[in-house]
Amino acid sequence: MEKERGQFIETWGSLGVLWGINRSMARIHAFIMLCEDPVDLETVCRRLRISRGNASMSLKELRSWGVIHRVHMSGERRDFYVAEPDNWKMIFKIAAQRKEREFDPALQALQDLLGRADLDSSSGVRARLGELERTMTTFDRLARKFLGNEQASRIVVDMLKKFKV
Amino acid sequence: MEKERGQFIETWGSLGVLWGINRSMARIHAFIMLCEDPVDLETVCRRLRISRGNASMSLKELRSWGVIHRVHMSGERRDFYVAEPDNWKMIFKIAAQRKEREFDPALQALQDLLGRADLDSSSGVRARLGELERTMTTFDRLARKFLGNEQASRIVVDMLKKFKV
DNA sequence: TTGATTGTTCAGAAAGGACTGAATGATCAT
DNA sequence: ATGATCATTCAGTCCTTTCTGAACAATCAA
Repeated sequence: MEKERGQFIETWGSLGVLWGINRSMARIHAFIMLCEDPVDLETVCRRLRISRGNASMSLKELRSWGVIHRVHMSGERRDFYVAEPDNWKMIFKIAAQRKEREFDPALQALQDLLGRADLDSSSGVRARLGELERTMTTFDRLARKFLGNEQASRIVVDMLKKFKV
Repeated sequence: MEKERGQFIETWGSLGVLWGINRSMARIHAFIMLCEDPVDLETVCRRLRISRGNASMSLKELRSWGVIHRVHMSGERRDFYVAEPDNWKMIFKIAAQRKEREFDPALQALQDLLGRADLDSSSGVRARLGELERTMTTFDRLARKFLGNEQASRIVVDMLKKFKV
């Protein structure tokens, strides 16, 4: 493994912890990003020195984030994987996933709480929570507008123009 | 502690884990959000049943995120805390902090790596990393444009209009 | 100075997540 | 059907993070 490839993989792995994904997932993602050709599970295990179990789970998870894709090679029984080639799509997919996993449950929980009939509706607490719910709902609509868009890179170009970044 | 207050605190606490902040911090944040008057460390410990050490650290951390503020009450030696009252400001502050803690180090590491003279510059790896660096830099500029703005709620209103959300 | 009050730090205990490797499942060729 | 190949699952182990509580620091009143 050449030097820069290894350095990038370990760096990305350490950063993955900050990103809320674990080290293995981040290292595998980095490795696949840098491969010209599709890679199989066995290769991931051997090159990154991780167990088959871990690699299998991590690949599944990376796929659910939409940052890698499974491809079939003709004449091969094994599964092969490639990274999402469009960087903008990748960033948007990560953002969309994180919103879905982190923000949406919070909004949902808040709405459930406010929807209950059994709560003391005279309380100032309820007013404060209602206010928070409204703000979060608006944020949600705004986020959907951007993240739901398939043409990730085009929308960015639009924004760059509109806001003169 | 009335029912809805308690439920909200525990819900927010569980969600905090998803958000990458820990349960104590999230519970304390929820508690302070729902208090009409400034609260002191002792009250936090007693009402939420957590240790002084934990409360002290968590309050410090919440303050560094900018989602609570320290206030001084006349004639009181103790420190008191209030939540950021503007929900939009709160959301923007969280987003800005997370970008700073999670995205910026990744971009920095990538730039450091590419800046090193000792790397094999003929490699396709370098080209792929360069491409990624350009995309992330653009994203960075775009994010700064929004998150750096003090008038969080106004910018949201602008966007709602422009994008007809 | 002494004691009272309040805030911070940190070593160790407790809790929570990640990783391994063996067992199991699935699919294919013969 | 059998063996070969590859993927997945999960119980147990290992490692990291969080939390506690006691020690320490800082500040004030008397």
